[in-house]
Amino acid sequence: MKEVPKTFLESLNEAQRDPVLHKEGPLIVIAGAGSGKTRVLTYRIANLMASGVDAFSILALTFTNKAAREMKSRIAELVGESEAKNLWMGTFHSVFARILRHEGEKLGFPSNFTIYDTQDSDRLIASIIKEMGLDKDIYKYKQVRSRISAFKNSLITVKAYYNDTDLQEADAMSKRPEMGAIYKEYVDRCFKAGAMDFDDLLLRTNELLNRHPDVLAKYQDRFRYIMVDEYQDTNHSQYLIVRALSDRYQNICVVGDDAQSIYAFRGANINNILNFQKDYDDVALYRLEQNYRSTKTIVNAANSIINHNQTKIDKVVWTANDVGSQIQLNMLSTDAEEGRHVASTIFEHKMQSQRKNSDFAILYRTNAQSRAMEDALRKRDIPYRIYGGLSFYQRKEIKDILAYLRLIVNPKDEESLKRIINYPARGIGQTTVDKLVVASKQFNLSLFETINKARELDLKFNAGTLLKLSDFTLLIQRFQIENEALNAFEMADLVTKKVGFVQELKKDATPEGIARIENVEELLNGMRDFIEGQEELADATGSLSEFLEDVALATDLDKDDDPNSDRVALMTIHLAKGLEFPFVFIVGMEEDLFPSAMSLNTRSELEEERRLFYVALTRAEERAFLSYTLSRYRWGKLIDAEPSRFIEEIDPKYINSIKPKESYQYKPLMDTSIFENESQPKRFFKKPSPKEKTITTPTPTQLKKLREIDQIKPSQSDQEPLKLIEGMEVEHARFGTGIVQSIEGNGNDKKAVIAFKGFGVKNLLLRFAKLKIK
DNA sequence: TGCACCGATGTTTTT
DNA sequence: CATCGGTGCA
Repeated sequence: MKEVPKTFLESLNEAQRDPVLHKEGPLIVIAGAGSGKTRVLTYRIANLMASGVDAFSILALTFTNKAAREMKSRIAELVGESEAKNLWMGTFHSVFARILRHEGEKLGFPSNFTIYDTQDSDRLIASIIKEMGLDKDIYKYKQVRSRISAFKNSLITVKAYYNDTDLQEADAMSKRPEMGAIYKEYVDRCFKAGAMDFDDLLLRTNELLNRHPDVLAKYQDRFRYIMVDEYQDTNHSQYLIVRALSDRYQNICVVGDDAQSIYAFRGANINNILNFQKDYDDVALYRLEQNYRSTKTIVNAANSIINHNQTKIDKVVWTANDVGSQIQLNMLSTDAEEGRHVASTIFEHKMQSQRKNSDFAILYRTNAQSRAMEDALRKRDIPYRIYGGLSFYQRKEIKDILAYLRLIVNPKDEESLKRIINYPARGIGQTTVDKLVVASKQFNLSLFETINKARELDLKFNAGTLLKLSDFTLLIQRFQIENEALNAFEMADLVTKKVGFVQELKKDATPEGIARIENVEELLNGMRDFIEGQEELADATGSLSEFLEDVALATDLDKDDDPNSDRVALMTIHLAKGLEFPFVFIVGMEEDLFPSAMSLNTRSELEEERRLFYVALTRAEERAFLSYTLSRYRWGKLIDAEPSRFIEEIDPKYINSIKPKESYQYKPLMDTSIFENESQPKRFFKKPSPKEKTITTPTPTQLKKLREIDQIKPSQSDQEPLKLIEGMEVEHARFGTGIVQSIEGNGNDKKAVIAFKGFGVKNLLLRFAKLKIK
């Protein structure tokens, strides 16, 4: 093992060095925004390893898988790749899912249990409500789901629920006396399906550790050093897991910032961090208060905001950085105007200070706000990437394929089965499925077993239906046999072909339909990449179940696209936690939007919104831009808006309020091409001028046409396909660089045959292929 | 049983 | 605006 370089410790300030050198016993690090807490965690782990602690006995729980990966690779730089690989590092959900794969059988779960996502849970709850004959307007499945989730996160099991008269009364008061019954049925059905939802991954881990002292002892002994990042956002269930695991050795290190607690809505309990010192004996407390990220203006402005909160640990975040520019505040008339303003400000700063697209981030409170930003960026030919929102794996066509794959791995998975039993249509309709569900309950079989035994159970199906049903089970069973020998990619490829997904999707020739086919291709490509990635890992097999677990717990942040793509980042503020950007735009600074209208009822909810604003502002390194509009589209209607109360809470000396200027009035109805021509000529055939070349350092991508499928409307004049010439070098978002071999067709049907390095020859419809000319 | 159309309904935030 | 579930017809 490599020695940790001396310079490594020397590069830390004193406040950072102390917790890094603290080896044994509990410690808490209260770390202000931008104070280098990730560094502290990273160095501490490296230091432990360098002083002889086995990597296998270190557990580090992070908030995202991306954070875990980044930390791991930094540690690898310090102590060597092979040792770093042995660290247990990941989100609570992924680490304990892995443990439950090994130990879940003790709780009656198969090792290949399915992980239900929110949508699966919603569907199951909706069908339970329907089966129970309850009024769906009173029992709204989303409300029911979040209530059940809250139960689970507080470790209120079904049994505990029925022992708690207060809870039952509360539900009776809100006219939902059947809540407990739904909860019970939901838990039973998940169990029968061999499925766990996100909350179960934590709840069942607690159950495992409680009921099986031997298992608890095993993992206590294994994880002698435990570290938890973003501790302020842990919920009760996570808290108990950490407590149980660290109980024996007490080598527990938690890092967090109460001012950045923004997940109360999903059960995060700020008291976990506030009370940490009471939970363990002789807790060492370290504070990191020096901010290295942002300018004085940003740090001080953020402090002035958070001071409006009553509940907080007192700390003074300060910085030695420059004062920097004032925060710029802009008022715009509509959300479209706001988008234009942001896009042109980005454009101007790129020109003025030679910035990359990836130096800019646009942050918003709700995903729906991304639309206006996208439109504006696209018009300005500024490449961007949206994080979050409807993630790739949530798309219908992708979920359909995944449902087949999930069913193959776990035939008890009821939600997957119901999803695909009649897709593509094979004559098994709702009535049949309903009967099967009833029968499966009656005979206490899984839905799949019920179908499999439909004949012998003497269900009243006619011969035709019985045949269709047995065809279906046969199909799945054949896949299961194939799955023994094939890896995840081969399996998905086989399923896609055998089931005829692409043919099915081809029936829909609309742009959306074609986009779906592209998505299916992307899924398969992604799976192949996954297999290649897994081959490098010692304990990975590349099996389908491995892939499915990866998918279930992957966040959108995890899906890194090619590293040399230079794009503006668009995301919700929640997703931006832990990230930093030189230039940050916080848009939609309006009452009822930010703070959200849903949060105005209680002080604690409002304070969480304020912390969210604090998080947003402290993402900025150099400059922050705030904007609000006078009216914006919500639910398709133009709604009047007024400025957010948070704007007034910023000490005015840090703000530069800009009145609408001539330069931002683009006359919305004007043909945008006029504008584009004067500032950003479409020079597809010329090489970029030297001046522009200096703007983006690695690849001058910003002038290249970025085409997004969902934006294409055939009637629009600017939708003319790229002017390609044979022999031209082009870049595709997925396939990388390729050479145009030939071009055929005209107008909307214009296609190009392109040979890609490593991906072979593809025939692409130019309307939809996201091509850029190199 | 399948498909096309209709209206109602909902938006914070996510592992 | 976009998705969902329900209805009515083939």
